[in-house]
Amino acid sequence: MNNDAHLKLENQLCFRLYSLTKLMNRHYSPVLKKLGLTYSQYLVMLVLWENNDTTPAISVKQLGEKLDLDSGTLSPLLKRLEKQALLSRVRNSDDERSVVIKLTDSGCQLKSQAQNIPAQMFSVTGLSIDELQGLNVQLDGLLATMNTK
Amino acid sequence: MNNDAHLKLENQLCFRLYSLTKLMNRHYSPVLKKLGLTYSQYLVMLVLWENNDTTPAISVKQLGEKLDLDSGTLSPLLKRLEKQALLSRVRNSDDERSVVIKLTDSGCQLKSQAQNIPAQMFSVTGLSIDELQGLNVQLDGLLATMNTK
DNA sequence: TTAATTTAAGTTGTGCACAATTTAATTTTG
DNA sequence: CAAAATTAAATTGTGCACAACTTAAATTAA
Repeated sequence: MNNDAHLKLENQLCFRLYSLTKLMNRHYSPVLKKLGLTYSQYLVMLVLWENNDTTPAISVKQLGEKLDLDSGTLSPLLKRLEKQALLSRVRNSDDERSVVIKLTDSGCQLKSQAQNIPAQMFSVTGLSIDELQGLNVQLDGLLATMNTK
Repeated sequence: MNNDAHLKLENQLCFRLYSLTKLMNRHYSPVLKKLGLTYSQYLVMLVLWENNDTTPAISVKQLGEKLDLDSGTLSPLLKRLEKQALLSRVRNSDDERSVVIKLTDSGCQLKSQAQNIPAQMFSVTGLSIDELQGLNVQLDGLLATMNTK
């Protein structure tokens, strides 16, 4: 491939990732709209649902580490979820710098409405279980490499 | 896997795509900043550079089809690139609904500064050529499937 | 050939994502 | 201990991405 070929859109992995992420979002949007959530808000709820049994309180900082997002993104997003009464935001009395996020009852209850979303989205991919897992492994490798460079 | 496992972040392909796209963007940003471009602006320039020899004029509509973006995204983006004198926006006299985008001389010249970006980004992935091509094929399949459902 | 429909851009408003900065609290260090 | 450094959130500003809508031009159909 010459230099010009590298600059062509069709040869670029990153454009595929970019397009696929947008497409993924378009499939999620109508489904999540029924729960009143955006995709990013859904990710926050996934973390909270996942930890609710063992660790029902999590700081904004910890949430940011799990989702790779900073307070500039999370602060307004969490305020919107608080306004929807899905979670509470309270300063940690042990360390007033930190804000503790907890699910409310209705935030907990929303989980049942989300149970079938992963299966629904999986069917949209048209992949087999093996193909999905193979892709997950490859993308994990890529994430690991790109996170350390 | 039970229902709860499906709702875990670590099991979700979409979260990997989402994280990887953000990570990709973070690697591009400092490189593209030297050219005064964002990633989306870079994509527009790629299309214009690619077509400049054969088709030096392209409509906003055609650009949107290539990049899968609508006028709501492209109109302001193209105005910013016009303000940077990288391209011109002129109404098509044959069809006044359409706006024709053309590279300016400095827009053409910027191409040389972008020549080494693909190789630079490829090295960040840590992939072999074969691995890259394999991944491209898989993502193309996924894009095709998800575009028709 | 006028009226109805379609099309192309642009505009407005919402919600990320992130850089850069600010504020306040905590920790470290001289 | 007090000053300096670090840390956690929040704020401000920019630029997407997209839904919903508007405007103006072109096409189609009555």
